[in-house]
Amino acid sequence: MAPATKISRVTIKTVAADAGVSVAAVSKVLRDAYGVSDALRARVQASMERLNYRPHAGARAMRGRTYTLGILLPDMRNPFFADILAGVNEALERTQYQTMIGVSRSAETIEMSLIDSMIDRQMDGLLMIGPRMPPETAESVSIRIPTAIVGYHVPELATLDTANNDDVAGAAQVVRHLAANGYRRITMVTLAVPTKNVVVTVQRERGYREAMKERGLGQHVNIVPADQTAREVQTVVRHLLESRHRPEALFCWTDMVALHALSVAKDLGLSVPGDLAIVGYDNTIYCDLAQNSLTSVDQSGQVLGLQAARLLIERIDGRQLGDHFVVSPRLVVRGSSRPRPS
Amino acid sequence: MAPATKISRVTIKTVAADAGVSVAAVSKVLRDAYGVSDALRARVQASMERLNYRPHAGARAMRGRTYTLGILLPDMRNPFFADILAGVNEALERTQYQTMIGVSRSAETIEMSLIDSMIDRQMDGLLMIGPRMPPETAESVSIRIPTAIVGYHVPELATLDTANNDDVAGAAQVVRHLAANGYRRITMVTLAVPTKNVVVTVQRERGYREAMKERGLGQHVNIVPADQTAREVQTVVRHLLESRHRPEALFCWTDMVALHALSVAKDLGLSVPGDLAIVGYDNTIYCDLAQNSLTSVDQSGQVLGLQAARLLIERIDGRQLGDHFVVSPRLVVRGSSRPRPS
DNA sequence: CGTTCTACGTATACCGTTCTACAAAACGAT
DNA sequence: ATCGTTTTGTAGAACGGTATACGTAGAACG
Repeated sequence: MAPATKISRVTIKTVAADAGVSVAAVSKVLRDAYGVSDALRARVQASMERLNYRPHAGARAMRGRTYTLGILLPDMRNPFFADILAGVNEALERTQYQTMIGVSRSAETIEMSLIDSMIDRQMDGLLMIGPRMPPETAESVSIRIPTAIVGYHVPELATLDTANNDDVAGAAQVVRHLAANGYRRITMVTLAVPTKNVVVTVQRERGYREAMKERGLGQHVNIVPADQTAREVQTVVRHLLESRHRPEALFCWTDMVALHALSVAKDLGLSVPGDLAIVGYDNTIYCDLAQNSLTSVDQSGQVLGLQAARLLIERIDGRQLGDHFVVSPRLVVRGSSRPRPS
Repeated sequence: MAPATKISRVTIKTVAADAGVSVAAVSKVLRDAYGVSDALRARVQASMERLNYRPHAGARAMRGRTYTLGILLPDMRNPFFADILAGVNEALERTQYQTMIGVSRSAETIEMSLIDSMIDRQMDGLLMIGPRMPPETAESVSIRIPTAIVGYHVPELATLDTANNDDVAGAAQVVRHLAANGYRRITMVTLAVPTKNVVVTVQRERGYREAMKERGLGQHVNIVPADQTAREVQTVVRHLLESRHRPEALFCWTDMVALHALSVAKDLGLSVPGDLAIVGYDNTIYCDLAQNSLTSVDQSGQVLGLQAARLLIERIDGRQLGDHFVVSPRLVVRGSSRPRPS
């Protein structure tokens, strides 16, 4: 066991004794519950200050709330998630809440075990980012614990809240932009997941497909799946770019894939956008670097994180109706999709 | 408050009743403490299985350990930290431990408040990555809670453990490599922190300085500090590259800075490595992308994370002596530092 | 002046574990 | 059979908060 701290902890009891009030009174001040006079509150707060009192989270967990929110991330490497987290932190800044992050490595089993462990730890709420689970599972989770999700399309569910960008519209903007710049054989690189309508990639695929038809490019629709791993992505893209009918443009479901695509193109001696246009999604910090100069769709991760956190706290405070926040995506044009040379 | 779950929880009591034993017996099985027969253990485990029992973390926190480790990260955007976390997860895979991640945004105040909040939550141990605090503070933290640190040089402290690469050697390798490839005016871009010997940047500065002297390039030693922000880094690098005596090579303390440097160089129409060599540190995934092709120092983040987690658990289990793991860095040469054209 | 409210405080059961102290049972050696 | 000794199991007091139920003093009212 850890080196025994024999210095007895400052508890609510110590504070009560110091302030000359009851334990219950101190607890009331802490939770700022009904029935405390300004005088009492002041006295108690002074004592807490003086003694440097800090509430014991475990003890709280026994009866009330823990003021801790669980955050579920699919992976650490995607810089987009950092934007979301920044928004979450912003929303939580003036509150008592703290966050606890778990990384699921995009595996549904890890996801579920993390959720269990968060529930064991009595998290007050759960904020999931792009989860892999089917909507039935998400719903059953949200019945056990207040839940908000970023990047998950379930507008019909009332037991949980979501914050999304309009992925269909975002993808459509990409296609229209590329079409306007003279590209016709536009291939989409997506994620290899079981086709569930709820995940963002499937929504983006829909937007891509619809916009391609709208622009009369229906015969060029081509959606290629690839796993998350660097190796797999590069293999798939390389295969595409070496094929007889090489695409004129690649629309990648997320920036990370687009960056790998840029790498493969460079390896093969293809110039971007001369021989190939590339567009990503998320508008992460890497897009703006000159060596990438990657056109991408900005979905305001920070706003999504902020809103999701706000919704989650509302939900914890008792809201029963589902709230589904949607932000409009915005195409940020950079060098990688400049007009096609005829 | 959250929607009241009226379904009463499966507790240790339920399990005890189901197995027909005492609460204490169940607790013993859980902690696998001394004095349980195989028969009893089997019976209790069967009951736990059947009832799908899960221990309540808050209740545990009241008396014993929480089986939760706090991890302190300076920021989410540096992909190097993902490697470290992967190592930590690997070490924890076969244990009961879970992790809770907090992001300090490289600010000492946030760092300290996160530490407090982890202690409030009765974390069994703390794993810090590249903390900003002075060693006295780190020591005082390690007296309050078992502590392991990655990327922090305090070999003299016995109250905490560390896992590091040899930053002096890593930086020296970079300088020797560049010198061998014909570069002489090698400038180092470092982090603007109060000069504390414990932080990795200062160690790398030392390695840089020593190797420069060793190669007879003492008069070219130039160490330029820059903040973490993208804007600041780009400004500093731009200023360097536009100066009269433009450096022939840049050694950046971390890959992120090197990537920004590549961007600025491209913006200014400088070719890498023709006009300028660039070397980073950490060998993150971005180095390998063809558009970056960035020479970098690999410090095996995964190994560091694994070792740190291992040391931390040993420490929690009672080890009193300090253990300081060191791995040798390895230079990974890529396009950005090819021999200088004469 | 008695009664009813309201505002403020307090006493205390309770949450789900851990762990110490102890009882009972089983064993071994005379 | 008797007496230690060891093994196995149990009872119950903590741990530090929360929240319910209740007491009490004034104020407001009739």
